[in-house]
Amino acid sequence: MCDSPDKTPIWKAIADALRSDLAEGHYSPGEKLPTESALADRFGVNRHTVRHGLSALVSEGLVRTRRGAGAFVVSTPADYRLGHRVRFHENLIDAGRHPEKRVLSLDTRAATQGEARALHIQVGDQVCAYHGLLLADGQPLAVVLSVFPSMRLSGIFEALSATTSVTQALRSVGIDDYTRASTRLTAVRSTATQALLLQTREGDPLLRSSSVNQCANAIPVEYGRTWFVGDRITLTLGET
Amino acid sequence: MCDSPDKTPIWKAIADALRSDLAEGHYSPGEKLPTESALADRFGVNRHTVRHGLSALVSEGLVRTRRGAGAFVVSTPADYRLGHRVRFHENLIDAGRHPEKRVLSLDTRAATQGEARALHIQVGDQVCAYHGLLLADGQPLAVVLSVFPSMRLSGIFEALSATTSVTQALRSVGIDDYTRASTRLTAVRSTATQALLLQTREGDPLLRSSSVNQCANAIPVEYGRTWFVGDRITLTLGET
DNA sequence: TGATACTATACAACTATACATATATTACCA
DNA sequence: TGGTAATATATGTATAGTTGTATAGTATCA
Repeated sequence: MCDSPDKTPIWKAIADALRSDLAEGHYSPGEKLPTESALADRFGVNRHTVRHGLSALVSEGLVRTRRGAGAFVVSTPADYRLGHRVRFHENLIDAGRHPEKRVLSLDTRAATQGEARALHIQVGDQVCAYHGLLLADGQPLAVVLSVFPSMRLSGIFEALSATTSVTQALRSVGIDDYTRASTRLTAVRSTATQALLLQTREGDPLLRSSSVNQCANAIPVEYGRTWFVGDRITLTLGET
Repeated sequence: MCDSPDKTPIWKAIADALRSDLAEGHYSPGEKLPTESALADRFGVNRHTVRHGLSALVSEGLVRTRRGAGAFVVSTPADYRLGHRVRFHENLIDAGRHPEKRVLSLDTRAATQGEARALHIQVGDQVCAYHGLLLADGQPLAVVLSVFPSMRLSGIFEALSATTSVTQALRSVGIDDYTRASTRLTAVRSTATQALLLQTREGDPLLRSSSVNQCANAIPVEYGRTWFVGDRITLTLGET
């Protein structure tokens, strides 16, 4: 019946190869890509096929072409530092990007089993759940689901209503500093809803992070799950 | 009518005719065959019948077709010696072929777990990663991913930028000789990107080699992974 | 009746080539 | 030094040719 198992067209393979080059940080924003002819040579195909692949990247907003000049990188994956202290705004500003947070929903509800275990509270205890979208330079970067133990942090709901900054919200309920207690990473395929929010295709790979932040005396104050778009992020561990 | 029991189908007769043309040396390796339409005219049959005949030659490995370009005579498989000393250029020149290397990317990054284990360094130590394409007589033969321990070989990045020869690069950082410490071989299916670079079909079998080269005092200096196109290479072991 | 071999037609995907047009670089001159 | 023209480079567009694939039809034979 359906004999061929999704054979990838050449132009798509080229787009993928270039996209992963961008994702691996081979090019920085504003940098010029090799010329179409050079890429055609490198991949052993016709220039038109390269153009087809490039046009895909252009329509994704990753690359911009200027007639007579070349193709230039618009945005590269954000370099996101994971370590003892993880701060979204700081991280992106350090990477020379413009961070932005958008609130999707904010409500108070009972903790699920996983949330309770992560936050060291009882199942059914009240938590404040923040659902949001992270953007870098206007482009969706990740969806976040962050839950805070309401009992421990009285006034957190109002604090989160007033600011999108986790750091500020926690400070206004008396948590002056917090550190990353644990981070777990896996790769998953995006659901339809996530794909819509992140402006990717359904099934595209996402990097899922589950983390717990704790305050000075090692008490959990936030349990966050973040789904990063694989192409738009490079997580870096350790170093400095 | 005169139905002889072993009446050969037209497509097979065409395949035979073309095969004997090849055997008699009417075409040299790499040369382009007449177009399917031209052959159809010449044999006075439908283009599909010619295609049927050609596909037989393709599956025999005598001919390779490229969409939009034509059908080309393939060159005989390169004989690649694996032993104590493995040198790409030497090997192919000895086999009477014209070797060529093309750099796809060259960068410095942190070592992965597998790389660290192979090179006897720590995960996260800096390595110099070389990604390239090996060709024989202009035909893609293999893709290579070679990593070098930067700490042990200071200046290796610059050396690799200057030359495509591993031997020369290593010599210019003080490694006068190196030998093969280990080689592991498996067969895998090509990814879309590999298929593109190697000009094969996606899913075609590749011969994957993982090897470690070490310098005189048994210290690893290179960890290489090579994906050879199965039907363009014959690996031979042992015999000096 | 059904299977096989070949024909006929149409379209998609990629190649090859040529040329137009915009940009960058270089040479030259005042 | 600064401006201008010439040249080379790079993308945009157009046209034609070739292989890949799908569908439908016809003749022949068991």
